Amino acid sequence: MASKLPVSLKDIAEAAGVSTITVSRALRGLPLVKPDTRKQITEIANRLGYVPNQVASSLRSRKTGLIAVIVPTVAGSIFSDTVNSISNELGKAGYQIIIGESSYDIDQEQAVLEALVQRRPDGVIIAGVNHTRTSRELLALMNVPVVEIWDMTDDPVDSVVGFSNRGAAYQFTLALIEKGYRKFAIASGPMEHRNRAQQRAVGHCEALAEKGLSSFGSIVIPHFMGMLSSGETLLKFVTDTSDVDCLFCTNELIAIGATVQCRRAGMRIPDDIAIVGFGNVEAALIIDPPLTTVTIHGAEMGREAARIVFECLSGKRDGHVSIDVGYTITWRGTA
Amino acid sequence: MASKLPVSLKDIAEAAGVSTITVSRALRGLPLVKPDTRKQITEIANRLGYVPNQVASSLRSRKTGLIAVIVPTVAGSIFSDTVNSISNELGKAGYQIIIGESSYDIDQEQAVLEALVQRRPDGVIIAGVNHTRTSRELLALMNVPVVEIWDMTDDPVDSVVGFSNRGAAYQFTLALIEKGYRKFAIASGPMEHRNRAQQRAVGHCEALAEKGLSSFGSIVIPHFMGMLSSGETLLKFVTDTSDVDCLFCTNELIAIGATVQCRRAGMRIPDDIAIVGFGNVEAALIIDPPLTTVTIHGAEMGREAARIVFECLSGKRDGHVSIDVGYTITWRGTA
DNA sequence: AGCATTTATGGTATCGATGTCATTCGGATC
DNA sequence: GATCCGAATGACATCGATACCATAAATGCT
Repeated sequence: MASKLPVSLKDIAEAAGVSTITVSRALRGLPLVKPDTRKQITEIANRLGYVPNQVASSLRSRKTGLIAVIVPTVAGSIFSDTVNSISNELGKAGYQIIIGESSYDIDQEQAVLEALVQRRPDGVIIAGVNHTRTSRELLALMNVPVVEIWDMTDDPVDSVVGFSNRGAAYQFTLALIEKGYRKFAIASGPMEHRNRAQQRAVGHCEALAEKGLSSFGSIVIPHFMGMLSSGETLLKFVTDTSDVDCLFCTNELIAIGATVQCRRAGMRIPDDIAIVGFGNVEAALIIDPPLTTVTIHGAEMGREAARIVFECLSGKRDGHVSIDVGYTITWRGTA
Repeated sequence: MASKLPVSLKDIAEAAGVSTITVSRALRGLPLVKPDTRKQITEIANRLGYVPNQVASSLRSRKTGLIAVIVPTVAGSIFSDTVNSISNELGKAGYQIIIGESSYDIDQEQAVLEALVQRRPDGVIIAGVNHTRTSRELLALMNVPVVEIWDMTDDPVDSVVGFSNRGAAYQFTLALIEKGYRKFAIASGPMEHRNRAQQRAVGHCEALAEKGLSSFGSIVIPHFMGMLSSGETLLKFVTDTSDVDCLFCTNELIAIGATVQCRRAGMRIPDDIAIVGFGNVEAALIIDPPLTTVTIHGAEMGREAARIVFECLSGKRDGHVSIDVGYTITWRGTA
């Protein structure tokens, strides 16, 4: 309602018998303030319980100390490593993050972006490389560092820190074929033009095609479905789809759900059916058998993205960076 | 660096031939603007790509639209339901949250609070009821709604939405004794004065004492340890501590880790040893056997806290609310 | 001593919006 | 046509800090 705190720079200035600007300099630790003066000002500030008003500071200095982070969702563990590492990394430098959820939808993303931009963040980190035209224009207009993450592109808004979802799925599939699997089915989240699920599916299919194989089936799991209920759906799907020997899941959560439910239904994994995930979240380690998956370096992407934003803001760099952090195929028990 | 967007109210005002204040009113949807004028202004605003500057608005109106949320950690799934439901609930009303992590430490909490207060949030939601003196003073000074969550207290800063950690542990332990367990050991996160781990341990011990039982041992797991490594430590602990028939864990993550590692070591659960958790996160459902635990209504607490903040801000209510959302003992396979 | 620098401080405008109060306008009323 | 009233608009101050430029005091140097 009223976020008014009673003490402002002016009050301190009056109490100390100096001008507000001197107080401002003293408290910000700028040079050119006499040590005595600074000490006295600091003391008065503490005594009065002064808390700087960052809103006023932001308005005048055009620096909010805010970095906007947009991810599809913060629920579930998929993006939490990334968000945490961004937050930790930027926190060290005194930045605060404000998070927006795009809900896997570029129009929603645009709405969220527009809301966040009103707060004039000093930088933007955004998951994905596919945005509406308006979003791209807005990002460009803002004139702040922008880092797209979790994917690669030839045509970034500014900088990019990601990996090739398509390439990872392609290589992973080749490796699975190498291991002897032949009868693949694919389970995926909703696919839209050039989103990650779609790219992964494309990579998978390319590998199949290259080896002269064709898919034994596919199923789409909606976003809001929990691990166990997607697992149920997938159990039904694989028992109904005869002859599948490997279920290729384009995201980790549905792979975990499928593994748990198939095992609870008495299937032997990977003998009756192999299941592989994509992402590697912590939960993949606690199921039996632990999940074979593609490890996405979420924390690393967050860290690098944060570093780029920070370095651009401190003038050490100019943007337009592309970093491919790669991926790691992690063999565990399910394939 | 420069979050400057090129178009301000003034530009629109000039283009439309009206004053800035009229533009402001038009775009905010206030009454007393002629429909024609509004339409024209809206159109110009869109054409010029105007994005309101919330920083300036916040400064003048003393409303930032920001709610500070402080939790021990956002990593892991413990508090994510709560944070998500706060965010969703307040998002509907146009508020944005800024998150701070106290790292389970009240001095750190104070530091985080001081940082967040600089942004002049319109409200504060904070996990826990035990704060430093300075934190409490600051919260009071701010003159905004404050809701403490995840615990109960007789002496809230303002409002509270929680449950009795001690009572839950007490009742749960009684129920376990009723089920036939007698030889308890306790595994806990670090305990500090009146923190949640400590309250849960106290409740547990009270129940034991009341039934004339005494603990067979206790172990503390540091915060930063992952599920599987705490599980290893606990496996060693229970095999070294003879005769324990039920491991009472004061948090969910260590219970899951313990269950997974004990089972992988070939122990039968709950026959060789029962293990119970506290919290109920999604991962508790995917292990075998699924974890018996106390379900904490994290999303409900978040929703209620958000509702209180919102209602206070819209003048429908005056603060000083206490809500006990209770807890639910959830029997599954591990006890 | 005289002058150039550096150090320390202050005055004032400004960031971009909104609160407050004043003013204008159009039409209804008599 | 004069008066009144509410609808529509505007002028101005202000939120709390910082940028920018000016100035005073202290120091260095020849």
